[in-house]
Amino acid sequence: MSKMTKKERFLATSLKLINEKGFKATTIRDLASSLNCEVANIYNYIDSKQSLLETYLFGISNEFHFAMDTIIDSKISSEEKLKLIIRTHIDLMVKKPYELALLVNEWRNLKEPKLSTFIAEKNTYENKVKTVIKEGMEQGVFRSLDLEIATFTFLSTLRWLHDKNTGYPIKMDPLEIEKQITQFVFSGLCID
Amino acid sequence: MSKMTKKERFLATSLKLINEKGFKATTIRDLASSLNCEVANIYNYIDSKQSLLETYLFGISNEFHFAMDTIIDSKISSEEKLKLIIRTHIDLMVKKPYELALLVNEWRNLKEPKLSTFIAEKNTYENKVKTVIKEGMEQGVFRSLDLEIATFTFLSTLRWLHDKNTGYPIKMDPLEIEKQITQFVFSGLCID
DNA sequence: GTCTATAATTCGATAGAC
DNA sequence: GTCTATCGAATTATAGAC
Repeated sequence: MSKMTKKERFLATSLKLINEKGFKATTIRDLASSLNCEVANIYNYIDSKQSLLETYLFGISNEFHFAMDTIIDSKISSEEKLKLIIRTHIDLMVKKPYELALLVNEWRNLKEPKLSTFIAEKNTYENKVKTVIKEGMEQGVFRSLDLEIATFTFLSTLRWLHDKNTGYPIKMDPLEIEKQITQFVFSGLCID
Repeated sequence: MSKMTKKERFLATSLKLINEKGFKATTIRDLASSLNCEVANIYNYIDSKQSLLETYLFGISNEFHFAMDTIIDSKISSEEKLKLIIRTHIDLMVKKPYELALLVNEWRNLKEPKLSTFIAEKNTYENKVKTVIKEGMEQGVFRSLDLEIATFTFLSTLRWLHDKNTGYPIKMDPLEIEKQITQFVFSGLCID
């Protein structure tokens, strides 16, 4: 924390507070209070409360897309691609738990036209996952489930992570989580 | 819609609007506007905006607990219990999609002491699911995964439903969703 | 039950001195 | 960059006439 610039310190503190209270419920006065400064000073770091949310959300969204594009372009099997997608989500949860929680919980508070842009990015991401699963089904590696349902169900298996692991230190061992979720997704709960 | 009392009509309209905009972002003026009435009239139906949220959330929470208790007490296998839990979630999604979405997205906006009560109910529910999975593991029916991770991952597989199916008519066939999710949860994605 | 009017508070954001 | 002070708008909620 010591080598942070003031702006970085502000961004980190705000991110945590917004996660605890929610974006709408967190006021500029709340931010100032938790930083022990005056309301007016907040505007040294940001243009508006809205732009703060945009910075967080598009930042973490870009990280997901960057990782996903690397996975999609690599010459590995569909099964390996899906494993890497799981790993990416867990990595990002470890490195940026608050941003990840914000990504899931607060994107609805974006305003147009940023909201439409975000939703488009979100859909693009889901479609990339869908493509991986579709490939796997066509190759006979994955079970032939309904593609939409399988994709959303798969993505959901990764969506509790931020909720139960927000904050430092991460409560569960990332490698163990990865192993367990991979097993759940690939083989299911039942033995037979 | 025609046989609704005015209060029922108000509750249904408000529920939909709160889901679209978010609880904090939905103002009493928004509610009045969508009902073509004045702000003051809203308070014929409710005591406060906060109590409105409480009514919705504890109502749907109770329905989940009621269904869950019936399942837990029944003399069926762990596998059948888990199947019924899946079915219950899908049933409630079909019957009360907006309440279900609210349950996931807006419970953070409760205030103390209601917030603590809600969180306790939420934890109790998760623990009931956990017990079912634990039973199945002990009986050798379910794979021996980490109990916490398995429970949260399982519950998450049911958590995209409200997101992709909010509103009427339900876009996907409930029986098909049930079949597909059950297969995903029990057998996983991979063929082998 | 419905309306007009308004109270009381809180919000995001800014002006201007230092 | 930091402060004091404040603006203008929006918010929940109520009073009181009809």
